[in-house]
Amino acid sequence: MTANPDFVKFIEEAPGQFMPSMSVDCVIFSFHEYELKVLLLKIHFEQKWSHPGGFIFKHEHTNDAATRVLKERTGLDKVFLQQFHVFGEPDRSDTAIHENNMIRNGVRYNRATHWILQRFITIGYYALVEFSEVSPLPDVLSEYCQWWNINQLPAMMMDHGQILQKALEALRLHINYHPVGYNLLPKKFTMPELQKLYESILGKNLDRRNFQRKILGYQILKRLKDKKKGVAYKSPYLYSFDLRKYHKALKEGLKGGW
Amino acid sequence: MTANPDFVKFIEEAPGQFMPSMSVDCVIFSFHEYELKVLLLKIHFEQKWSHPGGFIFKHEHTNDAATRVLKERTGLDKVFLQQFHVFGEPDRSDTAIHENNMIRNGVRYNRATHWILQRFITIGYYALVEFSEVSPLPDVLSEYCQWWNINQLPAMMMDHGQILQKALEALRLHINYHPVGYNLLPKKFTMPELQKLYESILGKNLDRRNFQRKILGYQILKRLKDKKKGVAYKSPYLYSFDLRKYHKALKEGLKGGW
DNA sequence: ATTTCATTGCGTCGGCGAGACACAACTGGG
DNA sequence: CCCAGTTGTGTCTCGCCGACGCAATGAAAT
Repeated sequence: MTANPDFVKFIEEAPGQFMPSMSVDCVIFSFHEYELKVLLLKIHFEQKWSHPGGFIFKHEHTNDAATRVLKERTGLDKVFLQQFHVFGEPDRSDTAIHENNMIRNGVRYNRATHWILQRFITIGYYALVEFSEVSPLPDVLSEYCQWWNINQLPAMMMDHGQILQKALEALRLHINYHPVGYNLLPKKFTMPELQKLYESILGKNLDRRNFQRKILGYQILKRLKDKKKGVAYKSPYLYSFDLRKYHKALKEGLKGGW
Repeated sequence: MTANPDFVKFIEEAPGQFMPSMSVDCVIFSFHEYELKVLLLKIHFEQKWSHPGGFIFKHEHTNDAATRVLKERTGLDKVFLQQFHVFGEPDRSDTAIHENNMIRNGVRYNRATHWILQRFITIGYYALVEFSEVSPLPDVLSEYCQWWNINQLPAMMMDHGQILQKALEALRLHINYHPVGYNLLPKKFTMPELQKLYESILGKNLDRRNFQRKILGYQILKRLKDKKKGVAYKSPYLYSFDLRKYHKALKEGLKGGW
């Protein structure tokens, strides 16, 4: 077993660089092929998956820390990010993972006092990204980085399953107040795509015709030309968001529930 | 100037007891005489007011820390508490307050490393309490503890003004999903009281008759006998919540917006 | 006792949104 | 050229919501 110099450097510098006992975790959502996806990491030597996370520099805004994690993992700069919950259970941390890592890499540590072996309180953020613009990259600690369908998830580490559920709940509550559709869909999209996105987030089916009437009623969409590229049957119109009207409408909240 | 032994004891023990760089702040709401109130503290030697706050024991759940702060400040045990936002600006802390306190009390400290002079990230909670059940008590650091009308607030410390605004926004968004009315009103209340509560939270006036129709439509209230005690003009009915139906309805969310 | 009058309880009316559903138009494949 | 599955548009009904009318109440004024 050879030591990983990146990990060794990270673990030596971290205590001086980062806030103690605090982390951020990002639930990264995207939408592709009519399915809501979430980006998960698999750590070396661990079976379970986790949300990308990171630590907070000593003089860094927590939001900036989340933005930085996202940039490192997706390559994306200007992402929609929203803080949604703090996970503060005293026993949520799994220190064995880090201890094993340090042992494998020959790092010497004091079990009782080492920075990374403390209890961590984590701030949950969710991110909305456009699937096609992302090239997921694993980080120092991780082996794979992969999109998972929201309905077919693998076993997850620690409390990361709960974190995902909370993020989904928050997303549902925010859907009328934040530009969810705009950030998850490509610039141009069809009505069925937008509908499937809503259905995935809300976890229920909607009537196609009523959905269209309601969404168009908000006056936040611009209709473009037809799309024909290899679609079976009748080709649907393409739409894009009318950003000015969209953001104006979101300030008040889109009327009506789902 | 005499030293305050409680403060000295607190500041000596704190670094070993509490999580570093992390705190909780509680925005405590109540409702009295048709007005939404907030409980604020005035610290010794400071002009500005603040929300009651505290620190997190090393093995304590963040929610329990907030509950503890609340218990100490209001004497109340079972309070509705809701985490609503994390305030993570790197420069939000005002260390001068604590430094002055230490100097006044003759506590020796290292400015660069002392636990309380670090940057603190705070988790905001709001609490809903019944006005009549509370006997506010100041804490070790504070001089006064007082209810303030939400529309006539004093100057506040650090970012505590923003914290209050965020709490109010959260309260507005949660009003159809959490037992806001139940926790802020006495067991028995009148329809005008309930309406004024909603108006205070939402920041706008509602039509008396439509409000009554809508609320009664939820089927979450039980109508009791008349009240006569020294009310001018026609005495209104008294209501109480039908807890079973109330909680059932809240799970789905009360339908319709405000 | 009677009058006063702000407040409260209950009702009406019109409009609009939401759910359920019908039907015509389109387009690629056989 | 027809078929099949999908999309665009419209209809109908019901219930909710905002705006508002009106009678009943009961402490205070006379």
